[in-house]
Formats: sequence, structure tokens, C-alpha cells
Amino acid sequence: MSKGRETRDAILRAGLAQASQFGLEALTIGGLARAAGISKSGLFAHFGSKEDLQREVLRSAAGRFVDQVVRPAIKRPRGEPRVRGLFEQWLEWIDASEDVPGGCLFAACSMEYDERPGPVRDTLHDEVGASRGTLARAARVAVEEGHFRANLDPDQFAFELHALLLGYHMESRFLRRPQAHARACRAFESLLRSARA
Amino acid sequence: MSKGRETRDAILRAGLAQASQFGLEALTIGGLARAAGISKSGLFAHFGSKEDLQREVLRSAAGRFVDQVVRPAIKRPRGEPRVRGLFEQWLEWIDASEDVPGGCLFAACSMEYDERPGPVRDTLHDEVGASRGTLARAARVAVEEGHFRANLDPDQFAFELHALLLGYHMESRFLRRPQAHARACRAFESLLRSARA
DNA sequence: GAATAAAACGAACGGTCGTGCTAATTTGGT
DNA sequence: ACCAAATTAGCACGACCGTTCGTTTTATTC
Repeated sequence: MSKGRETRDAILRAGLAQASQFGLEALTIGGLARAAGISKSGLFAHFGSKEDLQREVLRSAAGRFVDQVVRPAIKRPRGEPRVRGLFEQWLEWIDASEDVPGGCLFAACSMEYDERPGPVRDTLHDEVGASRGTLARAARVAVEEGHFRANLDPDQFAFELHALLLGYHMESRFLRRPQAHARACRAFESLLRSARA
Repeated sequence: MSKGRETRDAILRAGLAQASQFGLEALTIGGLARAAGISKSGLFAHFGSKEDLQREVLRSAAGRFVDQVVRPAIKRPRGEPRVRGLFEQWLEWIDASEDVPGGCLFAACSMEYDERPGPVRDTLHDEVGASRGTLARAARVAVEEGHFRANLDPDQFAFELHALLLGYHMESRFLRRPQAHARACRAFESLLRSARA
């Protein structure tokens, strides 16, 4: 790998860390350059604009999300186990990982950008939509496998599960309640129960 | 009312509108002054610091939340109807109101401040905790009234309902799905069902 | 209507923001 | 070891940030 891409990756890693904690809007060129140990203009040369930088950070977050949540989950057997896998991996994704100390970047930013049109919002929108789609697809498969009842609406299930994950994010990261994990698991089991019955 | 408090209220009204759309961090003295039609320094004189301004905005948001959600709901009969009232009023609160065009300020800001310690976060934390407490209390009353099953954990119920409301916020305001309202209602009915059984 | 208090203003401060430009340096291929 | 290309640094810019200050305008009170 060329030197350029190496530093570029390092920048994105630092940017992801920063953005996950303080938001994409709070990402600054100067601050990020300081964190990455290079000059402002040296950093800037890797991205044509701040907006580009923000979108690249989002893209790298999406890559990590696939690695950490989606890929491990689809290794599990089709149907309910895979849905459970998505849920469990997603919980871990929301908990701080080494490179994303601020929790789920998407959850934080979708609130930040709900009234802020532009390319960044569009990129974010696509990625949130994709992750939501993954949930719905897993639910549909669980119906096909006969694990979930035949008349289950997979999109409704995905909506409810997604809401639950947002709730966990708030409970754990903002309210800092120690029971957050237990609460989320109980709610998930209850959700599964009504998806089967 | 003295002239000073009048403009102060007008500033807070504009601040609430702005913050609900773009976040409390994005609130700027200059921009707010422009929106309120006064000078930067004229505005600043009403609040000792930007942090104070942010906290006052939060306080005024809390007041409106009580007026628009809590008070109408506690007029309903104790038990399930009151829980339903909270849910319905809360949905309207999340939808744009005249003075809060950006949806629920608390939902947006709790993501913004989950890794940003300080007085603003503390204030926000208290208010989110209070609104959550209102949900739990209503659930407890519904148990007492015999509408909900006796072994229901009111805090767990509050957690799940709160998560659902966050999900609605994302579905409606960020993803802009037209079915958001129907989805939330279906999920709510399902939640009620499992609270009764 | 005059005296006094309250409120709003305009200018300026030191900082930081994103973004150009050019010059120096480092890198990789020969 | 040398050269071209890729990469980084340095510097400057206009704009805006929160904040302070002294002055001027507007409200309130007698």
C-alpha cells in the first residue's frame, strides 16, 4: 500500500473515532490533523472538501459495520438464529469498540442530520436504509424457514427491532443505566415471541 | 411583563426552533440574533454565556413538553387510557409543532451529548429521565388499575415504549417513511397486548 | 416631562473554521 | 544515485465563533 493511502486510512480511523463521539458536524480539519499528527493542509490534500471527508468517514463506518455485524451474523443458520445473531452483534457494535468509541455513528448522526439536507445526509440515509434492509431480509428468511409466523410483516419487525436498538443506544450510552443490556435482551425475547406466535 | 423578558422569551422561542432542527451545539449567538432580529451583543446580554442559553432552551423545551404531552395525558382516566394518551400526545410532539419544527429536541440532543460531559448534558439528562419517569409511573398506575398484568415491570415497559418513540422519530423525521405513524401504532398495540396478557 | 434604570447597539478582541496556494520533502522506479 | 511523481508542510485569506466594552437608545418611574 502506498504511503498516501496509509495516512489516509489513519486519518479516517481517527475521524471515525472522533465523529462517533462528537458527531460528524463537530469533525474539524484542524482537530483531526492534530489527532492524526499531520498538518492541516497535509490532511486536506487527501480530501477535496470537508464534506468529502465526512462522507468517507461514513463509508468507512459502513465497512466496519458490515465486518462487525452483518458478516458474523450471516454465518449463522438461516432464520431465527441469524436474526438473533444480528441483534447480538449489533448490541456489541453499539457498545464502544476500539476504533468507534462513541457507539453507533449512524444512530447519532441520523438525529443530527434529519433536518440538514445535502450529500452527507443522502449518504447516511442510504446506509441506514441498507442496515434496516438487512434486518427486514433476515426476518423474511425467518418466515420462509417457518421460524416466524407466515403473516408476519418483515418490515414492521425490522422497524420494531431497529427502534429497540435505538432504545438500547440511549439507555446505555446516554442514560448510562447498567441494566441497559438486560432490558434490551428482555425486549428482544418479547419481540421474538410475538413474531413466532 | 417587562420588555426584557418579552425579548428573552422571543429569543428562546427562536432558539428552540433552531436547536430542534440543527442541534444544541449548532446554536450560534450570531445566527440566533439574526433570527430574532436583534444584535449579537443585545442577545448576549440576556444570558451570561452560550452554555446558559443552551440550558435555558432546554428548560423551555421541557416546559412545552409538559404542556403538550404530559398535561393533556393526565387528564385522561388512570390506567391504560392515560398510557395511550401519553403515547398519542408524544407522537404529536415528535411531529413538527409550530414552535418546535425539528421534532423532539431531547431525542436529537441525547445522541449529540452522550459523550459530551458538562452542565448541558446534565440538564438534558435530568429532563429525559423525568419524561421516562412519567412513562414508568403511568405504567405502574395501569398495573394498579388492573389494566396491565400484576407482574409487569413498569420500568421495562417504559424502556420499550421510549424505544418505540425513538424509532418513530427516526422513521418519520430521518427516513421520512410515510408509514411511520401506522408502524408506530401497530407496535404500540402489540406492546399493550403483551402488557395486558 | 425630567430623572433613572433597563435594554440594545456597534465595534473590536483573540481564536478557529474551511480552503486555496506554493514550496519543501519524501517516496518509488530506474 | 537520480528523477519524476506523490505527498506533506507552511502560510495566508476571509468568514464566523463567543465574548467584552463603552455608548446610545428605549422604557419605566416619579
